[in-house]
Amino acid sequence: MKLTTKGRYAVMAMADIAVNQKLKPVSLKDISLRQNISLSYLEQLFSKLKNRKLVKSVRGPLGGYILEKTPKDIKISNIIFAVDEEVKTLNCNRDSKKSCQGKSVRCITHHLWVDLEQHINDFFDSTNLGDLIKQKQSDLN
Amino acid sequence: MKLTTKGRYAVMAMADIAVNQKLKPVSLKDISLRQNISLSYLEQLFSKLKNRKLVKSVRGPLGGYILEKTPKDIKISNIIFAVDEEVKTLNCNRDSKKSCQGKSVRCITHHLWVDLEQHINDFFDSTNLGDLIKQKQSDLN
DNA sequence: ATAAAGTTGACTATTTTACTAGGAATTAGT
DNA sequence: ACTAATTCCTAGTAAAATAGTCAACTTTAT
Repeated sequence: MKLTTKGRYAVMAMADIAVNQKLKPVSLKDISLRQNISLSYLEQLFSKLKNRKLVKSVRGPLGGYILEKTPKDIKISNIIFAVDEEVKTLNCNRDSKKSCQGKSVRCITHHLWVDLEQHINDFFDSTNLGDLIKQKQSDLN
Repeated sequence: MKLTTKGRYAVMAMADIAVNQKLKPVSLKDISLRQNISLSYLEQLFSKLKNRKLVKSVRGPLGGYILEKTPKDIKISNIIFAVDEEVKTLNCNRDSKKSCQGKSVRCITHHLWVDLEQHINDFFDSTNLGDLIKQKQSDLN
């Protein structure tokens, strides 16, 4: 699990759509202006979000993106995983191919990191987009 | 809070000392060989660990490092924070100097990330080096 | 037709990570 | 006093990741 601005941008953009989609799709240009994120960068992110079936695209003028599901059915973890690549599995034995036996110092710390990843995943699983925007539905910025 | 191999290496090295320090200090060379971490890289990490009063150094032949406190008094968070730099505070308003009001989409996601950092910190605060090595005190690798 | 939007792929600048190199200072053992 | 093992310190660097940019293309409402 990586935690970079990429994931933050994706969550911001999805929240922006959730707040702003009324009748029309929300264009990346609008998101770019409101959230101050590079348009081209957003395009890359939304290519992934679309692949993961989190948004649908509408081409042409008045086009843009709309959420595939209701905000409360989109977990934050879905968004993060869509744009940030897979969790790097830590090799306990970098040199050999043997699996982790849980004995060595290396494996002990490995286990610690796996535990942490689980915690982070649980955290992102426990919040959905609906919860997020409920905090302040009114302010449209 | 960054989560890289730097933090993992530091935890591994500290666990190695905790397991191997009997009478003599543990040399970085030995840690390097046992844990397969570059010696020079360890030197850099231990410079920081020493600054943060987590280890004491003994110079000269038969020298090395010893833990400043007992393993159970060294929290994992202490180690991580010693080698990984400060948490980058996320500016809600990248352009202006105004503080976060918690209203905008940006601030909403900001808040999410602050929450996450708190979770990670809690996790690392709740485990100490003693807990870690207790899992398998015998195996010295 | 035109213009607004998404689609795609290649390219790039910057930063971070993980590491290397080389030497100086310290000190135990001889 | 000498040697070797160690920590200490500074500088540099290769590879990877991040955060973009750029340009050409497709689709479609008007």
